[in-house]
Amino acid sequence: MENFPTSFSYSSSASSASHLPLNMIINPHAYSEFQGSKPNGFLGLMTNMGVPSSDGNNVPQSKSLVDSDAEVKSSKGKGDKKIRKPRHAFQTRSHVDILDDGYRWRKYGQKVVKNNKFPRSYYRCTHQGCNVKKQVQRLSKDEGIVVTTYEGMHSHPIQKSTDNFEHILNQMQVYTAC
DNA sequence: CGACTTTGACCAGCGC
DNA sequence: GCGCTGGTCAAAGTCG
Repeated sequence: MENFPTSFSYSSSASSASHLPLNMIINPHAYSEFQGSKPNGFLGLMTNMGVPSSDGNNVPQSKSLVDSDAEVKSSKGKGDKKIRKPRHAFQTRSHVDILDDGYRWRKYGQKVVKNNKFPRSYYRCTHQGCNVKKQVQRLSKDEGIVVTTYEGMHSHPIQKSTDNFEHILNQMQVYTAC
């Protein structure tokens, strides 16, 4: 994992979300640790997480900003080697690893990663035809911080009502628009 | 019984 | 070429 265009989502005012069970935190330092000291991972805010709006039945297609969705891992040789979907990582300070974001996830793997005493868990969206993945990892430096990395966009509405998390996501979209 | 988790094995990319 | 590491697969187990 070196230089994925992992945009870091970010909610600057936690005030109106104070009733939420999750505390969205902003911690660039911890994030850069997770990134492996890439300083510019903070530039791109979340742009296309494919989060259904609160009415829950249409997917906003925020396509414009990140058109770097077909990310080319130009490491060696030919250039057009590996196509990777954009990833969107964000941190939450939570005691539980799994955020109930309203989608149904199936765990398909778990790995011990280097420089981290906590394993990383791999989840896939169980909705048919939707191959969104996410990784969940707890920081070893601060075990209260859970880093969730989403890959891909959901092609379907949210599957169960989680007003809280939708609230958070809606806020994120507001910040993105700024 | 279906959906989900666990976990070891496998594979590919990358650095040396 | 080799070893390390991240990501995925799939069989077995668990749970409601």
